Amino acid sequence: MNLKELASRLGLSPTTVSRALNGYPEVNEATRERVVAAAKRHNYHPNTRAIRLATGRAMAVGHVIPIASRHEIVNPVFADFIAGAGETYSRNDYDMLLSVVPDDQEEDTYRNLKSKGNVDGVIVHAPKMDDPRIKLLFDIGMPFVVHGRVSGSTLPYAWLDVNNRRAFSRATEFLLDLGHSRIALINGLEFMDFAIRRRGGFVDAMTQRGLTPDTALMATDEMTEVSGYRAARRMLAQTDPPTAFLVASMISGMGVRRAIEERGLAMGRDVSVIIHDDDLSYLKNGEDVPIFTATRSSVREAGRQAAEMLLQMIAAPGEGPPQRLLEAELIIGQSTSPARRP
Amino acid sequence: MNLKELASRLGLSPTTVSRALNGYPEVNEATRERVVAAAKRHNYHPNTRAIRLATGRAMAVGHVIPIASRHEIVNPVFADFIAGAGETYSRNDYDMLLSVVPDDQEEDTYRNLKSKGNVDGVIVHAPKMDDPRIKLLFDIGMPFVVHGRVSGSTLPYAWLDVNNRRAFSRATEFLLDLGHSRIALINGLEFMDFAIRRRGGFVDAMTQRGLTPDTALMATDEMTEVSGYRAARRMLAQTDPPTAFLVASMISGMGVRRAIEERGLAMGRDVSVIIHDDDLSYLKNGEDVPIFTATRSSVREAGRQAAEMLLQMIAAPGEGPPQRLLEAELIIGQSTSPARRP
DNA sequence: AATCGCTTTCAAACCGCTTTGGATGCCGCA
DNA sequence: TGCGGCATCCAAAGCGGTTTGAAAGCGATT
Repeated sequence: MNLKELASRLGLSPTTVSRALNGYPEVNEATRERVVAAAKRHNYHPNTRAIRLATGRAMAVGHVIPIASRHEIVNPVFADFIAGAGETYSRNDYDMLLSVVPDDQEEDTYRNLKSKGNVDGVIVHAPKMDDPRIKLLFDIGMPFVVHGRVSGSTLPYAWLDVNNRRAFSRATEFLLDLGHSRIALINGLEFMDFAIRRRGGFVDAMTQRGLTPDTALMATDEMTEVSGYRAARRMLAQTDPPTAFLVASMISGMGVRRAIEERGLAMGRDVSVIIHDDDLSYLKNGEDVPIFTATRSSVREAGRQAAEMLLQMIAAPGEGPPQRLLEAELIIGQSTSPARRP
Repeated sequence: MNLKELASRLGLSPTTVSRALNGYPEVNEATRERVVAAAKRHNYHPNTRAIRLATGRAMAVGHVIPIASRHEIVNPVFADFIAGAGETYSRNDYDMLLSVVPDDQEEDTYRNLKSKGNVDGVIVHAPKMDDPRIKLLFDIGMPFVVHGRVSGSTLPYAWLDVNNRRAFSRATEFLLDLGHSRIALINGLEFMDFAIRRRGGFVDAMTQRGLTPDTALMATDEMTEVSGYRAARRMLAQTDPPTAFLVASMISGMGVRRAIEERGLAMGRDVSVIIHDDDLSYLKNGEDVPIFTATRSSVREAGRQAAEMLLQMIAAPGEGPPQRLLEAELIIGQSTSPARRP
C-alpha cells in the first residue's frame, strides 16, 4: 500500500493525501479525516526511503564507536549511553545508526556518513585530548555533539559532559577529610579527555592541602577488573602503601577490592575506596546501601540529553552550539572510613 | 557531486556511469577506468537514500533492544554482541539500526520497521520461552536470526545459540567430580530461554548422579552483582550451606564472591564457583590465569556469526533457515577445588 | 549490398514520496 | 454581471539513483 494507491482509492490526488497526513492547512478538515481514517484502515505507512530522498533529510543520527585495534575493548558505558540516546530517538521518530569501526578508519566513516547522506548528525564518543574529529566534523559540515569535552580545541563545538574535575577533587577532599593522605589514583587511560580532567581534580585537591601526589600511587590503564586489581596489588605491596584509593570506574573498583581482600584486608575498614559510578543499569552500586562510596552520574541520562541536544541542533541550525555540564553526586557508601592512626 | 553531474563532466550518460561503477559487464573496460578514476578524483559517493529507493533494499539490518519497563536493565552482553555484529555489517556495507523501545512496544516496532521499509532483516535478542516474536516476524515476512532459541516454537526459524544445556551439565559434572554435592544454581530469569536450558543442564547432571536438586539452592533473578550477592548470602546462611555455586554470569559471580568473602570464607578454597563467561571485552575473566572456573563462549563472536547468517539469508532468500550451535569451553580457573570433607 | 550479431552507449521510465505553481469552484461585493 | 479573494484540490517536477528497452557502431557473414 503506497501513497498513490491510497490516493486513487480515495479518489484524491497524492498531493492532497500527503498534505492531509502531514497536517498542512490547505486541506478541508472533512477530507483530512477521511484520509486519516483510510490510512489507518489500510495500515498505510509512508515509505521511509522515499521520504528521505524527497526531503533530503536522513531522519537518522549516527554513533560511531571505534574499536581500539590494539586491545579491542568495547567501552562498557556505551550500552547505557546508547540506551538513553535511543529512547530520545524513538520518541522523535529518528533512527539510530551504529557504526562499529576500527579506530584508524574512524575519519573515513564520518566522511562517508556525510557524503552518502545517511545521517543528519552524529554523537562523538570517547573524545581524546586535541581530538582531530572536531575539526574534521566542522570541515565536512556535519552537526555533532561530543559526549565529553576536548581539551585543547578552540572551535566552539557542542558537548555534554560530567564535571569530572570537580567530582574527583571533591572525592579527594572527602578522603583527606577522613584523615587519609596516602591516596592512590587508579585512573583510566590518560589520553582520554575525561581521565585528564579527573587526574587534574585529584592533583589539585592534594596540592591545595599541601600534599604532593606520589607518582608511585598513580596508575593509568584501561578500566577493567584485571587492571584495577593489578595496580592495587602493586601499590599495596609497597613499603608505604596507600590507605585509600580513588578509582575511575566500578569495574576497576571491583578489581581493587579483590586486591585488598587478597591481602587479608577489608575494604571500608582497613582501606578506603571511592569509585566513579556511571550508574549502569546492570552494575548498580548496591541497592538500598551503596557498596562503594562514589561520585555518581548517570551515563544513561547523559545519553538522553546528548541526543536531545543533537536533535535540537538539527532542527534549528545556526543557533550556536549547546553545551551542558552535569555535576556528579557524591554518594557515601560502605567503602570509606577514617584513616587508622598508624 | 551526484551521478548526473559526474556523467556530464565525463560526457557520458548516467546509465553508463552507474553501470561502470557497479561493475556491470556491458561497459568498455577503458571507459570504466575513466569513470572510476573520475569518481575518485571528484570524491563521488552515490547517495544512499537514492540507492535505497531505487533498489528497494534498505541495506540495513535492525536490532531491536527492548527495555524492560519494570527494572529498566540493559543487558550487558548487548554491547559486545553488537560490536561483533557491527564488524560484519561494516565489512559488507550494511548499516546497523538500533531501536531501543519499551518492551510493550516491541511488536509495533517490528511492524513499522517492515512497513516503512528501513531494514532488510532483524536480529532477535533475548528470546523467551514461546516467544511471540517468531510468529510475528514470520507473518510480516521479515527475515530474522534469533540470538538464542525459542523453546516451544514449531516454526523453522534461523538461530545461533550456545549449547547452554551442555555447558551447564558439564560444569555440574565437573563440580560433582570434585566431590561437591551441595551445589547451588544462581540462574538468570527463568522465563528467558537460555536460563531454562541452563537449569535443565544442571538438573539433568544432578539427577543422573542420583542427587535431587535442592530448591533452596536454586535462585533465579536478573544477573546483577547485587542479586548474585543476595542469593549467595542467603544460601550461605542456611544450616546446610552449599559448597559450590554455579552462576549464570561473571557479574553475578562477583556478587557471589563478595558474599563468600563477607562470611570470612575464601572462594576457590572453601567454596567453589563456576560462572558462565560471555568473554566480554571489558570484563575479562583474568588474563594469564582465569579468576573463575567458567564455561566460556564469546558473545562477540556470536554477534559476528549471527550477522553473517542474516546477511546470507537476505542475499539468498528461500534457502531454509540456517541454524548454528556453538559449544562453550570449560575453562579451569582458581575458583574451584575439591570439596572439603566435613 | 544487405543482414546479422556483438559490444557499447543512451533515453526514458521508475522507485514513492514532497512541493511548487497553478487550476477550479464558490462566495461576497461593487 | 463581473471580478477579486479564498478555500481546495491537483498535475507535474523534482529528489538521485537503477534498470529496461532500444539504438548506434562495426566487423563478419551471406
